[in-house]
Amino acid sequence: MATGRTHRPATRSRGIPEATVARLPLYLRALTALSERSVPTVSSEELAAAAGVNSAKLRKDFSYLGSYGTRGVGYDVEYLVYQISRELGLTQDWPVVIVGIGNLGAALANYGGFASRGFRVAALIDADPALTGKPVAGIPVQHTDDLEKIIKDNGVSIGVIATPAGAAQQVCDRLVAAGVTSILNFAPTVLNVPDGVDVRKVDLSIELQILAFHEQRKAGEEAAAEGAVPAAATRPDSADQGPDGDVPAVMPA
Amino acid sequence: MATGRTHRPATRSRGIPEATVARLPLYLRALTALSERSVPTVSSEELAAAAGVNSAKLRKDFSYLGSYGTRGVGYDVEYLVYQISRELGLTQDWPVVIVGIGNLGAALANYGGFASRGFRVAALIDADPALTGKPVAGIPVQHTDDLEKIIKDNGVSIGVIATPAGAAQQVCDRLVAAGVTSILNFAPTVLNVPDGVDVRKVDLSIELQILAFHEQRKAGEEAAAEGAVPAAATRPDSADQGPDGDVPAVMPA
DNA sequence: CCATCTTTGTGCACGCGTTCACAAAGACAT
DNA sequence: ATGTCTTTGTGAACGCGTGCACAAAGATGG
Repeated sequence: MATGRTHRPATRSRGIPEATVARLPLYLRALTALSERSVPTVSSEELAAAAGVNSAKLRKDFSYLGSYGTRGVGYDVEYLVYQISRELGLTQDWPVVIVGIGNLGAALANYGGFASRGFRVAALIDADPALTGKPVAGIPVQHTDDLEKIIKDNGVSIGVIATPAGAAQQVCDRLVAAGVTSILNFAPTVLNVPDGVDVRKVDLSIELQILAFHEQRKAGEEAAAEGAVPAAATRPDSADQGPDGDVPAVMPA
Repeated sequence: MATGRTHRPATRSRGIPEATVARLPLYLRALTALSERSVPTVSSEELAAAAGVNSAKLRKDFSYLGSYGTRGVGYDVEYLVYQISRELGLTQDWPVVIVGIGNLGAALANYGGFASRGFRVAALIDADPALTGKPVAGIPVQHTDDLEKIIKDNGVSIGVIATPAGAAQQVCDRLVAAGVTSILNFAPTVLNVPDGVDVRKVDLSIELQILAFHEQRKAGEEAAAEGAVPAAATRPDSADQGPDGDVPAVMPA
């Protein structure tokens, strides 16, 4: 999961718990699918199944938004789509800039899921002069020098960082200084931001590592139950040495 | 955050809580950086700052792994890198297949963070015959028809799905049938998998929506404190209509 | 060898999130 | 109008995660 930074002390925004907010987009997607199939109403049970959650949790989540259901019938799909959209702030236009147009940045620029939810890619920004002016996803890439002007001219408050790790903090600082107050960070770094700025992190490598942990556990359980720890001196061959340098396996002290 | 599916009932894997497992990669990255700078030891306070977490939490996390610290001194960087790597299963080679070589799939194939952590892209798979044989990130794309054979020949247990939403479940089923037991899903769909298969989801659009929620709240707080809810009939113009169809704002019943 | 000082490891309390289970509410048929 | 049946909304209990605060442990200096 994209590890969201809980910089704020779990401040229940307006009675709506963070965990609920994180699930609203899930419900919205399921409801949108139902809406496209012209399904008029849906029960908590059905919708919960479609969203992959517990039905009691779904009902409690909705109860934070208000009493939008009808007992004995269920929820009106269209109405709920509107209510959740409004609650999430998707009924307004959110201009977004993407900084760092490498493979990932280009993928993000092309990602349809943004435009379909009220997000508009206002600009693509990259530090490489060779890219400047070249269109990606139909939008010409602009140079980092103009970052501040772009932010201000477009009234951008949400920035996406898809730069290499080394450049992320600097880009972040400039974004914040220019007025951006929400950042989606794809760079594998911890960003330092002042209070009032929200950062969410998506880290592809971390997700894989978590999977590897469970995978290893599954493999270990079915094979040897609780084998002794392998001698710490001889480290099992670790495929390819990454840029992390070699990882010696010596005991300390 | 990539919303991890808690399909298992919060099964504390082997005494190590899920929340801790999710943070281990963070610690590992911070430690790796220290290792590259040849820092021999680090205190919980320093490391916690580098990883962006509370120091007490970090110490408790490490306590689940064992007593690897030295009181009055701190933790031996190299040793801790090894212990966490081993715990996460990164000391072994994890062959991974990426299915769906669009913009995102190509970005993932090029992503350096995989190879550097014991993950090896064993194969790229796409349904488009035009792509078959073309190299992406130095690896020739193979056709979906050979999916089962590729999985088995390479002993792949981790699959990455970067297909359009419509194809995701089908691809998932085939991966699972072929022996994959861990899936990282980038498609915006809820995947149905049998017990014993782990799914983690990364959804770019969801992250942005969560940011939009907080952004809206911030904007609403500084402007009007608690303005009345806008008349539900007249919906504020919603930028561009996405592929979700028009979203009427009518009250039900 | 002893005193002091630093830093770990953890017992404890608190709060958030999840789930169960049920009463209240409304639809629908008779 | 009344009874039945479905489904919501929520009170309450429970478990996990977090953070405080402190005792135990070991390093270090005299």
